[in-house]
Amino acid sequence: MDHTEMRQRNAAETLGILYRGSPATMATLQRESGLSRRTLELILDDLTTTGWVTEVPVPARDVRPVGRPARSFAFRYDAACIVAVQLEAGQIHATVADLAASVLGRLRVSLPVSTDREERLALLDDCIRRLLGQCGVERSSVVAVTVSTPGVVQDDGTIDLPMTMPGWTGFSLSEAVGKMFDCPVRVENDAKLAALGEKWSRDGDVQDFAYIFGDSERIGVGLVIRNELYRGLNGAAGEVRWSHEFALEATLLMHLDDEDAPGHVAAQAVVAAARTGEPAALHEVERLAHALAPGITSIAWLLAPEEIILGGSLGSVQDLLIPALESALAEYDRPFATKIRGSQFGDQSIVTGCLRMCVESLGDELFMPIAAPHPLPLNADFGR
Amino acid sequence: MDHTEMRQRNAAETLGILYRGSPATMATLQRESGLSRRTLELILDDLTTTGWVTEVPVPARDVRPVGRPARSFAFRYDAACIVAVQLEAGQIHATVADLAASVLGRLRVSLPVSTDREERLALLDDCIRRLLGQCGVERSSVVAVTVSTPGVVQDDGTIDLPMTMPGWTGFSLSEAVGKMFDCPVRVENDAKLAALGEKWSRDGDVQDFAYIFGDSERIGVGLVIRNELYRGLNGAAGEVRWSHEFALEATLLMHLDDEDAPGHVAAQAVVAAARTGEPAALHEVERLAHALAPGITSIAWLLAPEEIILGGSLGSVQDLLIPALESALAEYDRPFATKIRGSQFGDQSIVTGCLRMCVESLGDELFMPIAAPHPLPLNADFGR
DNA sequence: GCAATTATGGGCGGTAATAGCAAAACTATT
DNA sequence: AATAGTTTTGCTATTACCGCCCATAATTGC
Repeated sequence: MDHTEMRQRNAAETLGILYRGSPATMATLQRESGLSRRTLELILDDLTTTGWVTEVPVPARDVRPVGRPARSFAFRYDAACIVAVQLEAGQIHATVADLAASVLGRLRVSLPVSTDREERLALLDDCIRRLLGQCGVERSSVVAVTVSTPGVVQDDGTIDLPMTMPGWTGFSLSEAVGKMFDCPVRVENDAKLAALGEKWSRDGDVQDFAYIFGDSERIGVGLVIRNELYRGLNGAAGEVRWSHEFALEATLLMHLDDEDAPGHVAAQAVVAAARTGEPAALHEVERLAHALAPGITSIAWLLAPEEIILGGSLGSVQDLLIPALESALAEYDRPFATKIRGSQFGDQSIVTGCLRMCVESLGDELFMPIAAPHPLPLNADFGR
Repeated sequence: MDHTEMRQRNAAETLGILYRGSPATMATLQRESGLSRRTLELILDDLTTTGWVTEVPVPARDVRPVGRPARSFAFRYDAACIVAVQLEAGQIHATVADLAASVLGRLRVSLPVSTDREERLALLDDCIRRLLGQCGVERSSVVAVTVSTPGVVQDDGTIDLPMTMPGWTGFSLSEAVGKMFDCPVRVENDAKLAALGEKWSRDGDVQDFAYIFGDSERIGVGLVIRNELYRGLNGAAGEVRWSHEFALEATLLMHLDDEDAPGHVAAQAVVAAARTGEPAALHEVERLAHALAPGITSIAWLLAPEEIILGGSLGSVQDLLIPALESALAEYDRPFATKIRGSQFGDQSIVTGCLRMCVESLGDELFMPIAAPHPLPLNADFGR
């Protein structure tokens, strides 16, 4: 390591503090970074000229402290944009956000499940064009894109998908979408992204958890280990096969969030009935709980995560499912400490996860801002 | 980060290269560390005076290169000692090694399974005293100790053990052993340490694997994720309960390595017979394989590790078990890429793991050698 | 013994960190 | 309105350490 690298790291550290926190004065930054004031001064100079940071007017507080007012520095969340795309068999859901992941606009397009690959990609391209147009965002100011898809996303970017989505298997989605943008494009499995999304709200707090994502087609597990998404060999982690215990008749409730699924209406009716305490409907919930229990138990024993989080359709019925699960698990040898709870983001999990992945993937560049190998197309005047 | 810290890191990096590799010249170190020769020179000066490194005579090579011969520097593996202790219900197995984990001496003591805690600790103390005496190692030159034990080792150091070993549950083994030494003492579950031992031979190569450790009493799994041991919440990861599928009659072969276990002789006979191709004995192996298959399948699907490694008694019969497992797994939906193989260390896995943990736990101090917060009691003249 | 080659050791310059001090900007008091 | 008190700021000085360069030392091959 030489001086330049040291400076890089200190600048990255400082920028990271500003990114994660609110506008800060030199004194605050000094406390949090441990750097000397003079060093911070120079770093902030650099960050300001490169466009990552602006000096903001001193916030008017109720009680003004004595002494010369400190300057306040803020991360420029508006310096660039990120894009999240959630692909499902029957729809495309695109979201554009700023660097703080505050949503600037969304666009949802429905399409026939049988749509072939070329057509699907054309629709995606069109969808993004319209979305960016709507929000008045230049394509060049998009600095990261993440796409969620069902199926296993292999290390080489190709997709290994058991069923659905014509032409999807063995095809490099990241390459295809990569052509639409001049920035890094990442593709990841939807359950894994949903897990990543859940991490957003609990960063650093819960280090290890398993996110169980259920939708009408299958169960997928996203594992976060040591506060990082775990992909497994060739992205295959979490593709659990509970088919033995997981009889199809128990999956009724899984069709809850998929409007195109055949059992959708029935599932909604059952859930509504169960919430009024109707015994037959409650029994249906118990069947689902019993179908999930062996798998959840084995995850808990093997990994002993801090939490097991229910998401997707399972998350939509957490109020019913969790009590049922707790009693179902009692029949097994339930591991002591692992908590079971529902997702916080509901049907936004995946999009949140995509945005999160954008930010994380920027990470090194984002927080390695000066003289980065591929500097971001950051314009100091952008967004002013 | 300031200049001092930068120097620390560079020194640590250099020392790490020397630790992992063979004696190196300045030119080699320059290539591997990326530092300038001048900087290395100063760092090696420091490392030599602190006793971590010695200049060794230029090795006589077949073809002498022209030019002034380069000085050669080597890590002083003999600068200190580490101790590994493997505790089992019926024995204590202590090993003392140098910093390269080359064994200097071993001592194995048998004791009745019913021995109570105080007596057991007294025997351990005595065992270590004798071992160090045998090898002529001063207690003060021991810089790290790792103890393996059955049962879950919780984050606070206390042990949560379902059965065996009187007085073991809820008691802080690390504190008790800590009193015997003036250096950090770590305690860890035996299956986890065996996994760590396996990592020794394949460092950096295989990042993620599950180590399935079977002995006469139970099955434990040690998970290595991102090249690091994964402990789970309160150390509870890997305490799988395969009791449902894992009928007791299938565990015959598990008594293979435990001389005190009732089925030990019978198990050896069965294995010998199976190796001659005797059908009834082979059938016994197949029963074990079928008992293991569901659990292994679920690990493979959930984690998709690069390898699943069979250790303990399972490793002792790998020649028989792996073919049987492969065909048993074929009946399930066997995940593609995860390799299944036997342990390389046999009954030395746990001790190897303990030594490994010693070195890793030294890690930060070991490779942060100058002005470490708790400097190691390193004597530059020691071992000369 | 001499040229060629390679390693060593120390001086020099540059970068970036810390430390310290006087000036600036603001509040509170008289 | 002037002044005292407080806190931030701008700047210079000092220090640590990395990289570069060049003279010198040690060895081989002719």
